[in-house]
Amino acid sequence: MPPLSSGLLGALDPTSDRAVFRQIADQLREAIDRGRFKEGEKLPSEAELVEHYGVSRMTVRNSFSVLQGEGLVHAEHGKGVFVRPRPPVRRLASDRFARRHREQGKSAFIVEADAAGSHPQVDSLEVKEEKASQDVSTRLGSVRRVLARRRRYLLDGRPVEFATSYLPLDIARGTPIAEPNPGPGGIYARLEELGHRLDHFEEEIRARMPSPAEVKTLHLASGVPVIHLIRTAYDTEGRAVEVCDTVMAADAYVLSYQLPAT
Amino acid sequence: MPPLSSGLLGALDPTSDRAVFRQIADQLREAIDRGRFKEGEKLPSEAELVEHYGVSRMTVRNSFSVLQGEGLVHAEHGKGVFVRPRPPVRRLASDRFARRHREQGKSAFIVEADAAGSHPQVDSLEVKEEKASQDVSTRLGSVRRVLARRRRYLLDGRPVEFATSYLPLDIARGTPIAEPNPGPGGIYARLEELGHRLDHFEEEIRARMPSPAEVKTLHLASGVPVIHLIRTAYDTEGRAVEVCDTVMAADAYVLSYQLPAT
DNA sequence: CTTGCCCACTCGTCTATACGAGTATGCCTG
DNA sequence: CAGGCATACTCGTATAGACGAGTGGGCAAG
Repeated sequence: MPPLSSGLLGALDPTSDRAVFRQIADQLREAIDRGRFKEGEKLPSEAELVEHYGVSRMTVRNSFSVLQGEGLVHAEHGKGVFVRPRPPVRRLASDRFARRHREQGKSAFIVEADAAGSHPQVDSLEVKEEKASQDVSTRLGSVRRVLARRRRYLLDGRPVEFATSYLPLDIARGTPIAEPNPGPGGIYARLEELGHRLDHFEEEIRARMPSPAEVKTLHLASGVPVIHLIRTAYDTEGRAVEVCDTVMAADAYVLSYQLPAT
Repeated sequence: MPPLSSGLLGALDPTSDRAVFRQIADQLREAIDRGRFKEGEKLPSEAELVEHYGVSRMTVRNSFSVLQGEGLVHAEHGKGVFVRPRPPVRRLASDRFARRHREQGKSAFIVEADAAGSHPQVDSLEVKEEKASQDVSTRLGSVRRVLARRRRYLLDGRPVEFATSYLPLDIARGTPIAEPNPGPGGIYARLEELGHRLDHFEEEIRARMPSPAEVKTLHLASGVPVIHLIRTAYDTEGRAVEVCDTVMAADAYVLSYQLPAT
């Protein structure tokens, strides 16, 4: 094992009351922030850091786990610990549901990703009737059963979003909305054809750490939160006609909204 | 030490290839989800779990660190490990900057928190001129120096948000905006009085894990992400007159937006 | 009764060791 | 030359032990 090139990392301060593993994490974090280790680059191995700092391996691993929790690095078994590259982000503009975007045949996700030069995919298609959860029922106005449309979105092979749309059965049953592929313009175009002219949407946004199931579905690295978005679509009569529950890998998204100043 | 009451937690499956510390974490998580341990309640101590499962202490600690990373529990030195209570959330509605909300003397934050029965505070007031960062400069239209207004918001003593407003010097210098207390209705009211009638706001939203500095400022528990919001205010002439950079404790906020369907 | 100390219990940090499993490389064999 | 295997390196999991430091309760002294 070659010695760790000096200069990259400093020494420990034994007089400090800051824990050793925190000092090591601090030095690694600073080196990353300063660009001494670039995105995707490999950090020194555990053994090298044990050697360099003269500490035990568990202490070094503890440092790494701090940085992992911050989403700064990720470990790959058998290979090393790497600076986590920031993935290309998908920007969601507040006009993304404007009627003019529903003209074309493809879904908004596909069109937009193609334009950005990414390879989009949609996945895990499931359409079925089911009992409405308490929350969905409340949002849709005391509906007992709903049509649920589940799908997962991928960009360049990486899953980035998992979404479920819920619609009242009296609106969706027996229509193209209940088909796996609802046709050009998606379910919003179909809703309008069925006489439910859309008036506005309401979106609620939260951020939190993912559940184990979400980690699995979205292949999330540790230290990556999710954005949880719940959108309710209202028609011109004020009726809630759809609730869409979306969980997004937070490192892959920037949401953008316009607010009037009135 | 009394034996751990049976029934709460099961046994390990030695034939499973799932790591022991994950199995323990799974059982604790499930027990929490099922409400066997309620919010704020103390989990079994490390020693009790060591006893119950017949594993070493580091293995138990490893399990706890998994749950901490998920934001499910938090440890208190000398006391124990507790189910993290969900704090009351602050809902930000999309009309929160409507002109009618600027009539009263107090800031929107104070009024709203009072109405919700919480005790609000504003803190860390700093107002100074400084060099604009690359990003702020771009958003404000190639401005070199700006007036920066920093403040921290607390609810019932807990810091929940840290915000910095940046304004071009030619607008803000020498006006009440450059004072620590800009007066009733806040800086948006002052901007309009100065002839910059506000037209709309643009908000960009990201979620990520906090930096160590943010953990300190917002007293964040591990496993709590932050919502990073960047708002740009435009006047009726299309000029960007303010950029507000806000970092919020994600467990304390729900953002809400209305989108037109046009 | 009140004060203060001690002790038991809690989590925090660190060491040293062991074995397992995934990855990559280079050498050796066919 | 091609294929496969050995090996060295990586991180993952787990044990056992030690000491430190924060917390809270009980006991003893005043």
